[in-house]
Amino acid sequence: MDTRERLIESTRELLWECGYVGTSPKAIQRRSGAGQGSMYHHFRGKSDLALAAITRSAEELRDRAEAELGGSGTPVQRVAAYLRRERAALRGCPVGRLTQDSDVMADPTLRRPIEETFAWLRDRLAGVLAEARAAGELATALDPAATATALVAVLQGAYVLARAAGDADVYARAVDGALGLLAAH
Amino acid sequence: MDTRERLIESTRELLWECGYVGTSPKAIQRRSGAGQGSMYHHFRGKSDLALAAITRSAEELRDRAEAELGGSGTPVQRVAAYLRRERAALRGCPVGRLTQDSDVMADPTLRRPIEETFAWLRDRLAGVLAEARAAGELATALDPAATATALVAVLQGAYVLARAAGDADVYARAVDGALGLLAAH
DNA sequence: GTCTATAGGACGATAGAC
DNA sequence: GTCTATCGTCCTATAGAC
Repeated sequence: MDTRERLIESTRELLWECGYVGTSPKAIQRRSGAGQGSMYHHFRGKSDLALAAITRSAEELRDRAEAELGGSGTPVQRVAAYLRRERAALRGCPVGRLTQDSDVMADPTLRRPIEETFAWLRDRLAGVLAEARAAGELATALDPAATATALVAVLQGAYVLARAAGDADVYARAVDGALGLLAAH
Repeated sequence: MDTRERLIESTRELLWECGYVGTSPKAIQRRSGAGQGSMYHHFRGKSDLALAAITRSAEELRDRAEAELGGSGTPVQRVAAYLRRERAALRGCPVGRLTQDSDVMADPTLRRPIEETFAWLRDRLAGVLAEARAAGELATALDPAATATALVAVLQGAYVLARAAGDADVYARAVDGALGLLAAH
């Protein structure tokens, strides 16, 4: 892994752990093993580096979601597989976390990949739920778009509750609750 | 409103907008109109002031939730009233937001009010759902505790999605989806 | 109770040698 | 491409006058 790559990966980790405000160029240099000059040679500054890191994290989230939502099984099975997939509950969502960072949200460039990722995810999940409804797996009374938004919200909120409780099991419990609600429809 | 009070209220606003790392004593002084010496006279430092602010925000969240969950109507009506209550969707949850702040979560003193608040909320909501089930308003197959956790997660996640989209309607849509799932049970 | 002065360090970035 | 030196600013906190 070359220097540029190490800088991006270190920034991804730090943004995940500390957020944008809490991540300093010095900390990035320390973790990546790159020097001051090296960092500013490869990137224009903190926000430029953050953009590269955020873009990659967003792509990764989409790829992983697509692996399950576009996988095999009935529509409801694929939704369940996506919801149940193991996640680092206590670390939080590397993309959703940035949503709470006003410096990120105030910058249209940094914000775009986050906005696009969740728009895509809600829409993709709504599509699978529409499939489920068409196949008779899901009540016709349920609106796919609203249901999809609620399910994505459960995942994002589950991170919050797990961190608040200091207990990863809370994440699983929220998912159980969501699947329970989905089950009888 | 005296100086001490203005300091606490200003800190509450800033923690809400900028998080703990993003909130500086200087910014608190600017917003409250209190001087340097004044702030350090009333509080030992940043974390001491943050504790007062967080404790108050946590109490407020509990009081507001209790107003609806312990209000009038059938259990399911009370849950719906709680979920549908108007919130500042784009500002995020003043308590849940702090969950993403590693400095806050690393400090047991600052963390306790957050942990207790969500533990109480999940439990309180589970109680109302148990009432609903006993009254035949809700399917016996649904576990009150898991369902309550999922519903609280929907609210917390709805803030994330609304901020990501830059659109408060997304919050309402997540709530609609959750109530839709709850309806047919 | 509130003020100003000051501390020692970290922040984000730039300059210029090698 | 990477290094060290340096900049000006802000950070959190303390000291001591009023």
